[in-house]
Amino acid sequence: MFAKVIIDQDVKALDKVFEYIIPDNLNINVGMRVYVPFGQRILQGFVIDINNSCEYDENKLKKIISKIDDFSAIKPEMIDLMHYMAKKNHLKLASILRLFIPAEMREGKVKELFETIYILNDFSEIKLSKNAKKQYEIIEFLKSNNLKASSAELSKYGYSAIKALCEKNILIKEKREIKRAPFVISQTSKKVELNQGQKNAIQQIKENKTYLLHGVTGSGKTEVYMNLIENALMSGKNAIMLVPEISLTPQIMSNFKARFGENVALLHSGLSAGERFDEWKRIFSGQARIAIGARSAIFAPIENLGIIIIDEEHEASYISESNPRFDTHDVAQFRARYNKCPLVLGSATPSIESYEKAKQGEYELIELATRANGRELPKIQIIDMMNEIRTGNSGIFSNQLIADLANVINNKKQAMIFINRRGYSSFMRCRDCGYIAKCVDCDVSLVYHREDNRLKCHYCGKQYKVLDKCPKCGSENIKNGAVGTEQVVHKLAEYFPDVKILRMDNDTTTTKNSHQKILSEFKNTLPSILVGTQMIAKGHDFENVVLVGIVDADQSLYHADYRSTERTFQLITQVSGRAGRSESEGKVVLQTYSPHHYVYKFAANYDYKGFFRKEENIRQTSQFPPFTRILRILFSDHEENYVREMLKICYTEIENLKNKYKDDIIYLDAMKSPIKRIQDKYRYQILMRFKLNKADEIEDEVFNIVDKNTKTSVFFEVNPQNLS
DNA sequence: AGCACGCCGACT
DNA sequence: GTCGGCGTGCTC
Repeated sequence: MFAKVIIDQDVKALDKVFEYIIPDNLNINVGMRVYVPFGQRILQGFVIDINNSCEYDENKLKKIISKIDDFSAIKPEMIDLMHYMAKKNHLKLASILRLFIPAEMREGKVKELFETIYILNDFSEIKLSKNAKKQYEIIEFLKSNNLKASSAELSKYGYSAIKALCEKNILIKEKREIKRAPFVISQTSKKVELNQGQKNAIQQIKENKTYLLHGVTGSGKTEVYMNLIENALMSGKNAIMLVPEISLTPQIMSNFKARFGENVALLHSGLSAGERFDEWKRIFSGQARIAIGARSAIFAPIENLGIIIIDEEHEASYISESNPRFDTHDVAQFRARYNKCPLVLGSATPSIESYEKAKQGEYELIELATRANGRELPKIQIIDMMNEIRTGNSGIFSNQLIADLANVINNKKQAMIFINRRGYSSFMRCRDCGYIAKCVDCDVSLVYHREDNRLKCHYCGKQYKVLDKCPKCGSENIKNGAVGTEQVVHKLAEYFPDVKILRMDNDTTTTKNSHQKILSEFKNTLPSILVGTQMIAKGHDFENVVLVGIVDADQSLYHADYRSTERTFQLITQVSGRAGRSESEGKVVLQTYSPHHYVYKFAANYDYKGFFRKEENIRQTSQFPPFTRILRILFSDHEENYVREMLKICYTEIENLKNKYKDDIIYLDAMKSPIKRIQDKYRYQILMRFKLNKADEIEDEVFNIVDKNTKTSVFFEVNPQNLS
């Protein structure tokens, strides 16, 4: 017998099927991980097929050495899924298979937990050959870099040189662990009576179709999910529910634990490597029948699915923006089809893409139009900040917001202030010569963090000392600019010195525990104000919050991105949903410098359909998704010249496609990526936009062109979320 | 990725 | 000649 094996290496050159002989004494099945001889080495691989004949020259075949596990870690459905994803997203087979099993199963290759670093040893007595130019370069680099560097940083010098230095003991190879904080959940439970809308929805969702559940904030979608899952379990089937990482709050998790007990496996980023592996094993063995988690939980090894749910389906986090890049919706749809079960996409503000599909009849639309508690949605008041300036108020807060805040505080209630940014300000700029502090490696503006008085790169995390003098012109007039959470907290404290003001953003919540701590402190303090970013926009029910202030609604509007209006609408709706969750009536104060933009009118009236119609119309006339498809091809490498060369060759050939698809290719251009360098790799990209009817065809041609002309891998993104 | 192979310049 | 550095091609 012969096995088709995928070598477990995420390299383009090895991205193909290799064949091996299965020795008679080994009982090998499809989906098993095996050790195979590969060149001079022994590597891990996945058996993805078994046949009694082979395609490669039989005389050259080697034998499988042994199996790694005595079970098939990859189930048949997942092998089909692998082929589907490889074709759909043009991904390497091994990189897809790695998504399907916990990193712990691939010892030593746990990318999230370990990184290889090289340390420069004391080498005074060893002489290097004069022509070892590269090796000298490496040593120089290490000297200027605290005597150590990651393998990624050194890779540009070539493997041979690194290896030579290691052999001479000048370089020492070391594995460094990146620690994760564990996370404990507490359990609470509450019983809820369903309303008619919820009952209807549950009744309706039963076929092998995609349902778009459009329910206003607070309409009780979670209850619907729970009932659907319960029904699936009762008919002997299993379930997957996806939520955005950000709403994997202790509350939600403990609700599900309380309802379904040991049947639930929770997969979230707060788990330690070991905990994650344990949960995976519980799912794999069938002990846990419900997998709940963020994006990656869609790959949970659950068989016999009865329902798949994607909550907050419009969330950008469902589209993977690092490699391998894929859209969770596609994967979910594949698995639902394979298991012949319903797929439910839930949201208060569905993505334009999904709503359009519902409109076209591809999805079935179900609406929950009323809040479960029967209360009105909070009133949204739009404040024209230009007018504030005209009347002499040039501060961050409008007079209305301050007045409302004072009112809230007098009544011993709570308010949330939402801001669309993190840190104190976005950048440091010289007022005299215009110099902006940037990261040496990533070429992005550094962000000033007041707490530790440092400049940080948000891409690579590198920290820099604050500048007191402009490095370019020497001026001391170097300051930071725009508004951030810290600044808002600072200013608020001036207005309300006796009030507890809490801050929640990426910087104050580096561990899950801090997240929880801030929220419970907020909950237990009256009156209080919570200032935060996207993070406070969803998931939390605080009954005493009666006011929500949106300080800079425009921030997300002026992004060079076709989805920015949509995102602004979603953000406003979600943030507004935080106000007046129970007894008291809520209010939202929305500050904007462009009060006449249509997004505010629709958002203030909670008119999703009106917004959809307007936005749909704009997308259609301007030829943007969902009426066209955008393809981004990202080339990156340490060698800038090599990237440019690759890009040029590919671009010329892609340009020729225009002859064949004259009317179908709407846009095609090549450029530097907006962030020109990340982790010392230069990034160039080709952007193209084409019509839907020929999209798959054009995409295939582009894939072929790029494959043919490049040695290292290039990344493709469909309808990218952002172009950094 | 990481190994062998082979070309090339430098040095006893 | 011979040694080590470093680019290239191949791995069932």
